[in-house]
Amino acid sequence: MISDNPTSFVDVNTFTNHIMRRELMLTLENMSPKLAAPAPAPPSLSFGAAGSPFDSSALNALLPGLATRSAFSVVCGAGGNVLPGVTTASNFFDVGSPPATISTAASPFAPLLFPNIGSPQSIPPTPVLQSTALPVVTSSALVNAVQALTAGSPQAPVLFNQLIQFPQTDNRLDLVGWRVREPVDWTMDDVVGWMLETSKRLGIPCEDINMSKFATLSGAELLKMNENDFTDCDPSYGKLFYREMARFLNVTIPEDNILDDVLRKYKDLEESKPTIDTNAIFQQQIQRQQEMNNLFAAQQQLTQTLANNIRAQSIAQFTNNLCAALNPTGLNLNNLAASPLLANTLQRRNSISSDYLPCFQQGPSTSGGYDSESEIKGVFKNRPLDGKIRKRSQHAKGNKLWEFIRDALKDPSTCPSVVRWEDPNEGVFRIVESEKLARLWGERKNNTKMTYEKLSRAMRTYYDKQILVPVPKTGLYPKKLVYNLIWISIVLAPNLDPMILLQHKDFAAGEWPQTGVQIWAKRTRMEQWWSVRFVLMVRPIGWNWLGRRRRTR
DNA sequence: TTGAGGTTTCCTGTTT
DNA sequence: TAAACAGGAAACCTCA
Repeated sequence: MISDNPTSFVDVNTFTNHIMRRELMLTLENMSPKLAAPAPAPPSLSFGAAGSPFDSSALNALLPGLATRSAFSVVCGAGGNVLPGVTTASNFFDVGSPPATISTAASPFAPLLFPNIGSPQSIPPTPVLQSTALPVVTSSALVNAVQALTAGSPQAPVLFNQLIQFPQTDNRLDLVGWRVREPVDWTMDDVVGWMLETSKRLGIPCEDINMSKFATLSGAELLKMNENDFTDCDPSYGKLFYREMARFLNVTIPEDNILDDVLRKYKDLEESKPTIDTNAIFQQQIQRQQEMNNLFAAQQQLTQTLANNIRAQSIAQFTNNLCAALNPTGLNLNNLAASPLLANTLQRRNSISSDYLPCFQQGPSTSGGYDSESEIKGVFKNRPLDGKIRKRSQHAKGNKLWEFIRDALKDPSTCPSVVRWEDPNEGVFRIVESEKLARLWGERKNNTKMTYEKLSRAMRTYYDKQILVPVPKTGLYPKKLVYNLIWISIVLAPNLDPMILLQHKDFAAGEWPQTGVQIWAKRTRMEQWWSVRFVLMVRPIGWNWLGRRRRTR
């Protein structure tokens, strides 16, 4: 079984030690012959004095090569916090803390990680990096996001308000709207949402999908595409997505055992990696890359054969019919027989009844595995055979204590009557009715014996994890029952504008697990000011966010 | 089956 | 004096 569901808040030590380090090791091992050559003296970049506004231009200079970067981290603000386990100045910059200078001279690895500073031309992309084939994050948007979240920026309070309070704006990215819309009506967001959900359901690592090619398509454009077009967009999984779309639309497509073999072999390779030996992992990746190349060649051949033998006639007509169908003045369903995806969806659209939308919203579907609605609604799974009613999962999504508190702070029925913000910009909140909050928490966990004493004990376990911190009863907040919720996890999807994603309702919860790039933000309230830490990294294939190799069975 | 994560429960002692 | 706070220890439950 492949586990891809990360904890929303990742421990920084685990994160750094296990993932970034391993990623660096894999990269550097592969680059070792190049390291023997004398590296040119890299320049130093100044990011300004402690407490000064963040100078995005220097960061911007680092970002254009992000697509092939193996690891990149920036610490903004002050405080001088150093990520444990990261010892070279090359992959860790402490911005705003003395000495307020970034120097790549401290490590020979720096030119590899930051070729824009070093000598990019002399270092070709490694097979490891090629195999990950990461999409590009818009650097200007990323810089804007970083800048906006940085102390000293006038945008910071506004943005943090959005993150914490989740205002009902129309600009939020809707990743579940595809469930209740006809595919022909899907927006680009819907397409992305469907792909993310599908990849999650199939256990495909999201970062392996060439999302950028699909992320700019509307549903109508997607339906216009044939199998080859899907494959062109993503040679690895395009065909699979085409079939998933066909399945979603209840369109029958000839079975293709070779594709199953491709996927099976891919998963076998993915799951057969060694657990400890880094070098062996690297060799496995190289081997896997070769195997995948062979498999993809076979897949391409198959696709071509199918196109020639089965769809030669229908492809052209499919496109023509679709173009006609998309023309609002010339829709003719009778001509769509050769356009399986579109014909089906248009017929479905044509026959939408008053109870059609609810059929998407109710319980498991029987028509193709799109049953995660029940998961989203938190339906209990794995009810025991012995008939005993067990407590609700402590690990169910949205069922963690901090999520409960966060939700309570968002819910007008509990905020401000039960909990209320003291300072949303700083994440400081106050429990107004402790026993009522405990009762609500108990209801959420099916635990009638919950008390505030127990609830507060659970909250104190967050101190170590830096999710909550106690607020001193002197100074700004002399009252009791005041806590500081200090962690915000922000996930960026490939090729999507971070500024849009930052407004997404799920981001403060970090509930978007399968993305290739992650911005991970920690706000730490310190004496009189706070710092923001961003760690931007690329997850190595075969590893989850916690630095564990994916489980195999 | 096992270990990890996230509580839950109980407890003692301290502070407000 | 009650309520809140702090934290140790062990049990519990679920997931991977």
